[in-house]
Amino acid sequence: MKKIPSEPRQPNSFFQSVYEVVRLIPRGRVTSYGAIARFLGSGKSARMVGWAMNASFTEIPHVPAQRVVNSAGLLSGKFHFGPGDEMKNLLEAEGVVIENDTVRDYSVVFWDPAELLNEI
DNA sequence: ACTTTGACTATAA
DNA sequence: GTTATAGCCAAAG
Repeated sequence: MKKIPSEPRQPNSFFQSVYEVVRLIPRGRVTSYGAIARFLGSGKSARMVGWAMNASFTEIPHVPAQRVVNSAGLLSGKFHFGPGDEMKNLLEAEGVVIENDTVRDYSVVFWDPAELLNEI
């Protein structure tokens, strides 16, 4: 098997799995890094999810990274969206209310990837 | 191959 | 509510 030039990452990397899950987050809902990591089987690798998001900006299709917050509902990644409160702006555009950089009614708008099994 | 890093989380004080 | 600490693991340097 030859190595693939211009494509340093493996298609089935941990990152790719994270991207898929994040893209499944319904509009107007949010989830946490830990929930994603746990859904993927690595419950303790929540930090890796964040790291994956860091590389998600160059990914196609677009990954709605703004729908991923930390366990407290805090927009911990807002500084990675560029200047200003772009992350907050995107979330509010989807109907998510942000109060003091934190998702209001977090337990309500929270979406667990496990709900995918519920839709079936 | 080794060390450092990081958009985290759970627990304790 | 807060701050402090330890554990965690894959990718980057």
